[in-house]
Amino acid sequence: MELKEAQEKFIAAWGAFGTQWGINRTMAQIHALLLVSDEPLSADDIMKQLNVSRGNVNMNVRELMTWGIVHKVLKFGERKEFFSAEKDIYKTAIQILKERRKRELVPVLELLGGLAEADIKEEGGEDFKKLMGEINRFGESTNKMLDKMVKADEHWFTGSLMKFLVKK
Amino acid sequence: MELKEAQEKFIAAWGAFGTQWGINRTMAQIHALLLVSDEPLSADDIMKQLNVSRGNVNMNVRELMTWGIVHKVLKFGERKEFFSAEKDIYKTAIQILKERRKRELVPVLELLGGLAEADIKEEGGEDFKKLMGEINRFGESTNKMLDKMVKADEHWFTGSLMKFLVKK
DNA sequence: ACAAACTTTCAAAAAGTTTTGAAAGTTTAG
DNA sequence: CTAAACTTTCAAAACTTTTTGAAAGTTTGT
Repeated sequence: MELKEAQEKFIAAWGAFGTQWGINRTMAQIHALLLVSDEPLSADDIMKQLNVSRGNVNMNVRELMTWGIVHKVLKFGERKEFFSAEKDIYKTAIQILKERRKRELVPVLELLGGLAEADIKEEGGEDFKKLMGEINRFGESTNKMLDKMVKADEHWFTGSLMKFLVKK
Repeated sequence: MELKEAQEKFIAAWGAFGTQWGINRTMAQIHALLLVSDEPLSADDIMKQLNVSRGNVNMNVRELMTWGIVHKVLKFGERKEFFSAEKDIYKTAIQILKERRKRELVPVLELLGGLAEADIKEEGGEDFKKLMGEINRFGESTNKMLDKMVKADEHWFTGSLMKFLVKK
Protein backbone atom coordinates (compact mmCIF):
# COMPACT_ATOMS: atom_id res chain seq x y z
CA MET A 1 0.00 0.00 0.00
CA GLU A 2 1.15 3.55 -0.57
CA LEU A 3 1.68 5.79 2.41
CA LYS A 4 -0.55 8.47 0.95
CA GLU A 5 -3.36 6.00 0.40
CA ALA A 6 -3.06 4.67 3.95
CA GLN A 7 -3.10 8.17 5.37
CA GLU A 8 -6.16 9.04 3.36
CA LYS A 9 -7.94 5.96 4.63
CA PHE A 10 -7.18 6.99 8.18
CA ILE A 11 -8.30 10.60 7.62
CA ALA A 12 -11.55 9.50 6.01
CA ALA A 13 -12.29 6.99 8.78
CA TRP A 14 -11.51 9.49 11.52
CA GLY A 15 -13.87 11.96 9.86
CA ALA A 16 -16.68 9.42 9.70
CA PHE A 17 -16.06 8.31 13.27
CA GLY A 18 -16.18 11.88 14.54
CA THR A 19 -19.46 12.50 12.75
CA GLN A 20 -21.15 9.76 14.74
CA TRP A 21 -20.06 11.40 17.97
CA GLY A 22 -21.28 14.86 17.09
CA ILE A 23 -17.98 16.23 15.76
CA ASN A 24 -18.01 17.78 12.35
CA ARG A 25 -16.29 15.90 9.60
CA THR A 26 -13.79 18.54 8.58
CA MET A 27 -12.75 19.12 12.16
CA ALA A 28 -12.07 15.42 12.67
CA GLN A 29 -10.23 15.23 9.35
CA ILE A 30 -8.03 18.19 10.13
CA HIS A 31 -7.20 16.54 13.42
CA ALA A 32 -6.34 13.29 11.66
CA LEU A 33 -4.23 15.10 9.07
CA LEU A 34 -2.26 16.92 11.75
CA LEU A 35 -1.81 13.64 13.61
CA VAL A 36 -0.20 11.92 10.64
CA SER A 37 1.85 14.96 9.58
CA ASP A 38 5.29 15.05 11.02
CA GLU A 39 5.74 18.75 10.47
CA PRO A 40 3.24 21.40 11.59
CA LEU A 41 0.99 22.52 8.72
CA SER A 42 -0.21 25.95 7.65
CA ALA A 43 -3.79 26.84 6.77
CA ASP A 44 -2.79 26.64 3.10
CA ASP A 45 -1.34 23.17 3.54
CA ILE A 46 -4.56 21.96 5.14
CA MET A 47 -6.71 23.61 2.46
CA LYS A 48 -4.75 21.85 -0.26
CA GLN A 49 -4.58 18.45 1.33
CA LEU A 50 -8.21 18.22 2.41
CA ASN A 51 -9.58 20.36 -0.38
CA VAL A 52 -11.63 22.67 1.84
CA SER A 53 -11.95 26.44 2.00
CA ARG A 54 -9.85 28.85 3.98
CA GLY A 55 -12.78 29.84 6.21
CA ASN A 56 -13.55 26.26 7.02
CA VAL A 57 -9.95 25.54 7.97
CA ASN A 58 -9.75 28.63 10.12
CA MET A 59 -12.97 27.84 12.00
CA ASN A 60 -12.16 24.24 12.68
CA VAL A 61 -8.53 24.77 13.61
CA ARG A 62 -9.63 27.33 16.15
CA GLU A 63 -12.22 24.96 17.51
CA LEU A 64 -9.60 22.20 17.78
CA MET A 65 -7.46 24.63 19.73
CA THR A 66 -10.27 25.38 22.19
CA TRP A 67 -10.41 21.63 22.74
CA GLY A 68 -6.73 21.75 23.56
CA ILE A 69 -5.68 19.02 21.14
CA VAL A 70 -4.13 21.20 18.43
CA HIS A 71 -1.56 23.93 18.98
CA LYS A 72 -0.28 26.89 17.08
CA VAL A 73 3.39 26.64 16.18
CA LEU A 74 5.40 29.62 15.03
CA LYS A 75 8.40 29.12 12.82
CA PHE A 76 11.26 31.60 12.86
CA GLY A 77 11.42 33.75 9.82
CA GLU A 78 7.92 32.68 8.72
CA ARG A 79 4.95 34.92 8.95
CA LYS A 80 2.42 32.12 8.60
CA GLU A 81 0.97 30.26 11.52
CA PHE A 82 1.44 26.51 11.60
CA PHE A 83 -0.55 23.94 13.51
CA SER A 84 0.26 20.61 15.02
CA ALA A 85 -1.74 18.02 16.93
CA GLU A 86 -0.87 16.56 20.29
CA LYS A 87 0.68 13.24 19.28
CA ASP A 88 0.19 11.39 22.55
CA ILE A 89 -3.10 9.65 22.01
CA TYR A 90 -3.72 9.16 25.71
CA LYS A 91 -3.36 12.87 26.41
CA THR A 92 -5.64 13.61 23.48
CA ALA A 93 -8.35 11.29 24.74
CA ILE A 94 -8.15 12.71 28.27
CA GLN A 95 -8.36 16.21 26.90
CA ILE A 96 -11.49 15.41 24.88
CA LEU A 97 -13.06 13.69 27.90
CA LYS A 98 -12.29 16.70 30.03
CA GLU A 99 -13.85 19.16 27.63
CA ARG A 100 -16.98 17.17 26.92
CA ARG A 101 -17.48 16.57 30.62
CA LYS A 102 -17.29 20.27 31.28
CA ARG A 103 -19.33 21.42 28.30
CA GLU A 104 -22.03 18.78 28.26
CA LEU A 105 -22.23 16.57 31.32
CA VAL A 106 -21.95 19.24 34.02
CA PRO A 107 -24.84 21.40 32.69
CA VAL A 108 -27.15 18.38 32.46
CA LEU A 109 -26.28 17.36 36.00
CA GLU A 110 -27.18 20.80 37.23
CA LEU A 111 -30.58 20.59 35.60
CA LEU A 112 -31.20 17.09 36.94
CA GLY A 113 -30.17 18.14 40.43
CA GLY A 114 -32.65 20.98 40.27
CA LEU A 115 -35.48 18.79 39.06
CA ALA A 116 -34.75 16.18 41.74
CA GLU A 117 -35.20 18.88 44.40
CA ALA A 118 -38.12 20.66 42.77
CA ASP A 119 -41.23 21.43 44.74
CA ILE A 120 -43.86 19.41 42.90
CA LYS A 121 -47.04 18.66 44.77
CA GLU A 122 -49.08 16.78 42.19
CA GLU A 123 -49.77 13.07 41.97
CA GLY A 124 -46.74 11.37 40.47
CA GLY A 125 -44.38 14.17 41.45
CA GLU A 126 -42.50 11.97 43.89
CA ASP A 127 -41.88 9.28 41.28
CA PHE A 128 -40.60 11.84 38.85
CA LYS A 129 -38.27 13.36 41.42
CA LYS A 130 -37.02 9.91 42.33
CA LEU A 131 -36.18 9.18 38.68
CA MET A 132 -34.40 12.50 38.31
CA GLY A 133 -32.47 11.73 41.47
CA GLU A 134 -31.42 8.34 40.15
CA ILE A 135 -30.26 9.67 36.82
CA ASN A 136 -28.48 12.46 38.62
CA ARG A 137 -26.68 10.11 41.00
CA PHE A 138 -25.59 7.94 38.10
CA GLY A 139 -24.35 11.00 36.24
CA GLU A 140 -22.50 12.24 39.32
CA SER A 141 -20.73 8.90 39.68
CA THR A 142 -19.69 9.00 36.06
CA ASN A 143 -18.62 12.58 36.51
CA LYS A 144 -16.46 11.71 39.51
CA MET A 145 -14.95 8.77 37.71
CA LEU A 146 -14.06 10.90 34.70
CA ASP A 147 -12.63 13.53 36.96
CA LYS A 148 -10.32 10.96 38.54
CA MET A 149 -9.24 9.69 35.17
CA VAL A 150 -8.57 13.19 33.94
CA LYS A 151 -6.50 14.07 36.98
CA ALA A 152 -4.54 10.85 37.04
CA ASP A 153 -1.14 10.56 35.45
CA GLU A 154 -0.39 9.45 31.97
CA HIS A 155 0.22 5.75 32.47
CA TRP A 156 -2.56 5.20 34.91
CA PHE A 157 -5.15 4.29 32.34
CA THR A 158 -3.27 1.41 30.79
CA GLY A 159 -1.59 0.67 34.11
CA SER A 160 -3.58 0.19 37.29
CA LEU A 161 -7.06 0.69 35.86
CA MET A 162 -6.53 -1.96 33.21
CA LYS A 163 -5.07 -4.37 35.74
CA PHE A 164 -7.97 -3.79 38.05
CA LEU A 165 -10.43 -4.40 35.25
CA VAL A 166 -8.75 -7.47 33.85
CA LYS A 167 -8.19 -9.31 37.12
CA LYS A 168 -11.87 -9.13 38.05
CA MET B 1 -43.29 23.87 39.75
CA GLU B 2 -45.84 21.86 37.86
CA LEU B 3 -45.10 18.24 37.12
CA LYS B 4 -45.83 18.74 33.45
CA GLU B 5 -43.46 21.67 33.23
CA ALA B 6 -40.69 19.73 34.98
CA GLN B 7 -41.18 16.77 32.65
CA GLU B 8 -41.01 19.02 29.63
CA LYS B 9 -37.77 20.53 30.87
CA PHE B 10 -36.31 17.09 31.21
CA ILE B 11 -37.50 15.96 27.78
CA ALA B 12 -36.12 19.07 26.11
CA ALA B 13 -32.77 18.77 27.88
CA TRP B 14 -32.46 15.08 27.05
CA GLY B 15 -33.17 15.89 23.40
CA ALA B 16 -30.49 18.58 23.31
CA PHE B 17 -27.99 16.36 25.12
CA GLY B 18 -28.57 13.51 22.67
CA THR B 19 -28.03 15.82 19.72
CA GLN B 20 -24.50 16.61 20.89
CA TRP B 21 -23.69 12.93 20.98
CA GLY B 22 -24.97 12.12 17.52
CA ILE B 23 -28.46 10.96 18.54
CA ASN B 24 -31.37 12.59 16.85
CA ARG B 25 -33.49 14.91 18.91
CA THR B 26 -36.81 13.15 18.50
CA MET B 27 -35.28 9.82 19.38
CA ALA B 28 -33.83 11.20 22.58
CA GLN B 29 -37.10 12.97 23.41
CA ILE B 30 -39.17 9.84 22.88
CA HIS B 31 -36.77 8.03 25.17
CA ALA B 32 -37.12 10.74 27.81
CA LEU B 33 -40.90 10.74 27.50
CA LEU B 34 -41.08 6.99 27.96
CA LEU B 35 -38.73 7.26 30.94
CA VAL B 36 -40.98 9.68 32.78
CA SER B 37 -44.22 7.93 31.78
CA ASP B 38 -45.41 5.43 34.28
CA GLU B 39 -47.61 3.60 31.83
CA PRO B 40 -46.44 2.38 28.41
CA LEU B 41 -47.46 4.77 25.62
CA SER B 42 -48.88 4.13 22.15
CA ALA B 43 -47.66 5.77 18.96
CA ASP B 44 -50.66 8.12 19.19
CA ASP B 45 -49.77 9.11 22.73
CA ILE B 46 -46.22 9.95 21.69
CA MET B 47 -47.40 11.88 18.62
CA LYS B 48 -49.67 14.01 20.74
CA GLN B 49 -47.28 14.65 23.58
CA LEU B 50 -44.24 15.51 21.48
CA ASN B 51 -46.17 16.92 18.55
CA VAL B 52 -44.40 14.87 15.87
CA SER B 53 -45.67 12.82 12.96
CA ARG B 54 -46.64 9.17 12.96
CA GLY B 55 -43.78 8.22 10.64
CA ASN B 56 -41.26 9.93 12.84
CA VAL B 57 -42.54 8.15 15.94
CA ASN B 58 -42.50 4.80 14.20
CA MET B 59 -38.96 5.20 12.92
CA ASN B 60 -37.46 6.37 16.16
CA VAL B 61 -39.29 3.92 18.38
CA ARG B 62 -37.99 1.10 16.21
CA GLU B 63 -34.49 2.50 16.40
CA LEU B 64 -34.76 2.74 20.20
CA MET B 65 -35.79 -0.90 20.21
CA THR B 66 -32.73 -1.93 18.17
CA TRP B 67 -30.68 -0.20 20.87
CA GLY B 68 -32.46 -2.40 23.41
CA ILE B 69 -33.57 0.43 25.68
CA VAL B 70 -37.25 0.56 24.70
CA HIS B 71 -39.60 -2.39 24.55
CA LYS B 72 -42.92 -3.19 22.96
CA VAL B 73 -45.65 -3.90 25.48
CA LEU B 74 -48.91 -5.57 24.50
CA LYS B 75 -52.02 -4.91 26.54
CA PHE B 76 -54.76 -7.51 26.69
CA GLY B 77 -57.82 -6.57 24.76
CA GLU B 78 -55.97 -3.74 22.97
CA ARG B 79 -54.96 -3.91 19.39
CA LYS B 80 -52.44 -1.05 19.63
CA GLU B 81 -48.82 -1.54 20.49
CA PHE B 82 -47.46 0.27 23.51
CA PHE B 83 -43.89 1.15 24.33
CA SER B 84 -41.98 1.53 27.53
CA ALA B 85 -38.39 2.41 28.36
CA GLU B 86 -36.05 0.42 30.55
CA LYS B 87 -36.30 2.35 33.83
CA ASP B 88 -33.01 1.21 35.36
CA ILE B 89 -30.63 3.92 34.30
CA TYR B 90 -27.57 1.77 34.86
CA LYS B 91 -28.89 -0.93 32.53
CA THR B 92 -29.75 1.72 30.00
CA ALA B 93 -26.27 3.21 30.04
CA ILE B 94 -24.62 -0.20 29.75
CA GLN B 95 -26.88 -1.06 26.84
CA ILE B 96 -25.97 2.14 24.99
CA LEU B 97 -22.27 1.54 25.68
CA LYS B 98 -22.57 -1.97 24.37
CA GLU B 99 -24.24 -0.94 21.15
CA ARG B 100 -21.97 1.97 20.38
CA ARG B 101 -18.92 -0.16 21.09
CA LYS B 102 -20.15 -2.76 18.65
CA ARG B 103 -21.36 -0.40 15.95
CA GLU B 104 -18.63 2.22 16.06
CA LEU B 105 -15.54 1.33 18.02
CA VAL B 106 -15.00 -2.20 16.74
CA PRO B 107 -15.01 -1.25 13.01
CA VAL B 108 -12.51 1.56 13.61
CA LEU B 109 -10.21 -0.80 15.51
CA GLU B 110 -10.27 -3.21 12.61
CA LEU B 111 -9.19 -0.50 10.22
CA LEU B 112 -6.45 0.74 12.56
CA GLY B 113 -5.16 -2.78 13.06
CA GLY B 114 -4.93 -3.21 9.31
CA LEU B 115 -3.11 0.07 8.80
CA ALA B 116 -0.66 -0.73 11.61
CA GLU B 117 0.26 -3.95 9.81
CA ALA B 118 0.24 -2.57 6.28
CA ASP B 119 3.14 -3.11 3.96
CA ILE B 120 4.34 0.44 3.35
CA LYS B 121 7.86 0.85 2.05
CA GLU B 122 8.17 4.60 1.62
CA GLU B 123 9.98 7.09 3.80
CA GLY B 124 7.81 7.85 6.84
CA GLY B 125 5.85 4.61 6.55
CA GLU B 126 7.26 3.28 9.79
CA ASP B 127 6.26 6.37 11.73
CA PHE B 128 2.77 6.19 10.33
CA LYS B 129 2.43 2.53 11.22
CA LYS B 130 3.72 3.25 14.70
CA LEU B 131 1.06 5.93 15.19
CA MET B 132 -1.67 3.62 13.93
CA GLY B 133 -0.38 0.96 16.31
CA GLU B 134 -0.52 3.35 19.24
CA ILE B 135 -4.03 4.53 18.52
CA ASN B 136 -5.07 0.95 17.99
CA ARG B 137 -3.58 -0.21 21.29
CA PHE B 138 -5.29 2.61 23.11
CA GLY B 139 -8.57 1.74 21.42
CA GLU B 140 -8.16 -1.93 22.27
CA SER B 141 -7.60 -1.09 25.94
CA THR B 142 -10.71 1.04 25.96
CA ASN B 143 -12.58 -1.69 24.18
CA LYS B 144 -11.53 -4.28 26.76
CA MET B 145 -12.45 -1.99 29.59
CA LEU B 146 -15.89 -1.36 28.14
CA ASP B 147 -16.34 -5.05 27.57
CA LYS B 148 -15.62 -5.73 31.24
CA MET B 149 -18.04 -3.06 32.32
CA VAL B 150 -20.73 -4.37 30.04
CA LYS B 151 -20.32 -7.92 31.27
CA ALA B 152 -20.10 -7.03 34.94
CA ASP B 153 -23.11 -7.14 37.17
CA GLU B 154 -25.46 -4.34 37.86
CA HIS B 155 -23.95 -2.85 41.01
CA TRP B 156 -20.39 -3.16 39.94
CA PHE B 157 -20.13 0.25 38.41
CA THR B 158 -21.10 2.19 41.49
CA GLY B 159 -19.56 -0.52 43.69
CA SER B 160 -15.99 -1.68 43.22
CA LEU B 161 -15.05 0.55 40.32
CA MET B 162 -16.08 3.67 42.15
CA LYS B 163 -14.29 2.56 45.29
CA PHE B 164 -11.18 1.85 43.29
CA LEU B 165 -11.32 5.22 41.65
CA VAL B 166 -12.05 7.22 44.76
CA LYS B 167 -9.39 5.69 47.00
CA LYS B 168 -6.59 6.54 44.55
C1' DA C 1 -63.95 -12.38 2.67
C1' DC C 2 -64.37 -7.70 4.34
C1' DA C 3 -63.55 -3.72 6.77
C1' DA C 4 -61.68 -1.46 10.53
C1' DA C 5 -57.67 -0.62 13.20
C1' DC C 6 -53.55 -0.40 13.21
C1' DT C 7 -48.18 -0.20 11.52
C1' DT C 8 -44.76 0.65 8.00
C1' DT C 9 -42.70 2.87 4.11
C1' DC C 10 -40.68 6.41 1.51
C1' DA C 11 -40.50 10.49 -1.61
C1' DA C 12 -40.72 15.09 -0.98
C1' DA C 13 -40.35 19.11 2.17
C1' DA C 14 -38.43 21.29 6.06
C1' DA C 15 -34.98 22.05 9.22
C1' DG C 16 -30.42 22.00 10.68
C1' DT C 17 -25.50 22.03 9.82
C1' DT C 18 -21.47 22.85 7.35
C1' DT C 19 -18.90 25.11 3.83
C1' DT C 20 -17.64 28.67 0.79
C1' DG C 21 -15.39 32.80 -0.58
C1' DA C 22 -15.13 37.49 -0.81
C1' DA C 23 -14.62 41.39 2.14
C1' DA C 24 -12.88 43.20 6.35
C1' DG C 25 -9.44 43.14 9.74
C1' DT C 26 -4.71 42.59 11.49
C1' DT C 27 0.17 42.24 11.61
C1' DT C 28 4.72 42.82 9.80
C1' DA C 29 8.49 44.52 6.94
C1' DG C 30 10.46 48.08 4.72
C1' DC D 1 3.05 55.30 6.44
C1' DT D 2 2.04 51.68 2.92
C1' DA D 3 1.74 47.45 0.87
C1' DA D 4 1.97 42.73 1.20
C1' DA D 5 0.98 38.72 3.71
C1' DC D 6 -1.53 36.86 6.27
C1' DT D 7 -6.07 35.70 9.50
C1' DT D 8 -10.87 36.32 10.63
C1' DT D 9 -15.70 36.99 9.75
C1' DC D 10 -20.17 36.02 8.13
C1' DA D 11 -24.07 35.93 4.76
C1' DA D 12 -25.35 33.01 1.37
C1' DA D 13 -25.07 28.42 -0.81
C1' DA D 14 -24.49 23.59 -0.51
C1' DC D 15 -25.12 19.66 1.79
C1' DT D 16 -26.97 16.47 5.31
C1' DT D 17 -30.33 14.93 8.31
C1' DT D 18 -34.77 14.80 9.96
C1' DT D 19 -39.62 15.09 9.51
C1' DT D 20 -43.94 14.81 7.30
C1' DG D 21 -48.01 12.60 5.67
C1' DA D 22 -50.30 10.03 2.42
C1' DA D 23 -50.29 5.53 0.46
C1' DA D 24 -49.32 0.78 1.01
C1' DG D 25 -49.12 -3.06 3.92
C1' DT D 26 -50.60 -5.98 7.79
C1' DT D 27 -53.40 -7.92 11.32
C1' DT D 28 -57.63 -8.90 13.66
C1' DG D 29 -62.50 -9.51 14.56
C1' DT D 30 -66.81 -10.64 12.60
